[in-house]
Amino acid sequence: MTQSKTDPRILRTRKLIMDSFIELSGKKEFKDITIKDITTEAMINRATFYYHFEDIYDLLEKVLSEVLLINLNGDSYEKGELNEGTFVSIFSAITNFQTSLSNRCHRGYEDTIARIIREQLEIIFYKMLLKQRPSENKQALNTAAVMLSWGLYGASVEWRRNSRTISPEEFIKPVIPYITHGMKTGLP
Amino acid sequence: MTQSKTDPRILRTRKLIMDSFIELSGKKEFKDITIKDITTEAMINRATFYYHFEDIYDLLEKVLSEVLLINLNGDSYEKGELNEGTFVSIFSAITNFQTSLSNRCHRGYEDTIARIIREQLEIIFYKMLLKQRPSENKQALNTAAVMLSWGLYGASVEWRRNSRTISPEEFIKPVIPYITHGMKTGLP
DNA sequence: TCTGTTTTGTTGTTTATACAACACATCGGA
DNA sequence: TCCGATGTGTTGTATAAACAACAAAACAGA
Repeated sequence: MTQSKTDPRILRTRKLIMDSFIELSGKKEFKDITIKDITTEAMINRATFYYHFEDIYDLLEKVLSEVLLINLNGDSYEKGELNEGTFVSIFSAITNFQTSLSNRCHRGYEDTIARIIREQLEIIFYKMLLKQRPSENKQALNTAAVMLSWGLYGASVEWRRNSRTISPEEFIKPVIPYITHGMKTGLP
Repeated sequence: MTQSKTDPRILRTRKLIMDSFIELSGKKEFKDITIKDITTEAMINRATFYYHFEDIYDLLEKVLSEVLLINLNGDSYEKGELNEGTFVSIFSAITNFQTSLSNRCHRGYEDTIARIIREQLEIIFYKMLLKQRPSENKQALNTAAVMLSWGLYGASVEWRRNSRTISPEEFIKPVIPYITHGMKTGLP
């Protein structure tokens, strides 16, 4: 798990698995996707799946993490810039991700997926906050990351509740000043 | 080499190598393509190349064989139908292949490539003739295949000599009746 | 010509993947 | 309820791929 990322075989296989999962997510609901489906689509052995991922939720985690990082502007992320573009990118990524998962009405799975999304959001926000303010109280940064992850996830729930009448970008942009510049001003 | 074709790892790796070679053929001349170029593009180890192919000419052979078989209509090939469509497909395939190799003026390589193309054509024609006439004298069928391969390759040389003023299909179609129905009639 | 550089093939060892077999869990229908 | 079928997760072994190191050939330039 340490230097394993450099072995081309590992990179290839993980990409095959992740891409197959994303592909299948567009075709059927999450609850109907089996490990066998994924490995068949990826043309790899089922045992190989378990070499890389604990289970399908572990895969979901890592796919989400990938999706979030890929959609983020590399520069902004490296610098920990929590600006408008960053929030828009992250919000778009999670709404797209949820839409492609097409998990509409399955409570049991939705809870797990929601938790995974919040966890990954929290990880990213914490890393970026840490880069932005390395000397700050870590406990405070962690709590801030937790609140951001719950808040942004909640916004995505609200966006879906509104039947996707406007784009994710339009939906999230107006509120970003409140996040970046505080509730008192709500202005950049 | 016997059942090796069924191992997914082998199929994957060979496809990666072949696709990379085809990709590189479009960018630079054959003589400038090194094994290292191919394996780098394919993201596989150089030693793995030699596990599958003897050298770059062996690869060329197998790529050409693939290209020819893929472009052939599966049905016609299975039945050994040497009809107009078959000849057009094969002729288009080899002209496209040569164009993508972009081997314009390098005599030494051109001879080797020409030999490989003729050999692969001969193999395909012999197989199809054998299916069409299983009871025929094998020596005669072999010689017929040799003549067809030389003839069709010669036609491709002539087509290039004419600076590709017409499409390969237009170029070869008028002469096909002479092949399929003989020189005496030249009519279907 | 000589010399340093690149490319070609090869070999031995380590690591990842394929595959088959297994126990167990889950689930839908008789 | 039971039962067959399907999915999950694990294990042992065979094989392919990665990697590093090597000698020899091909090559470019002084």
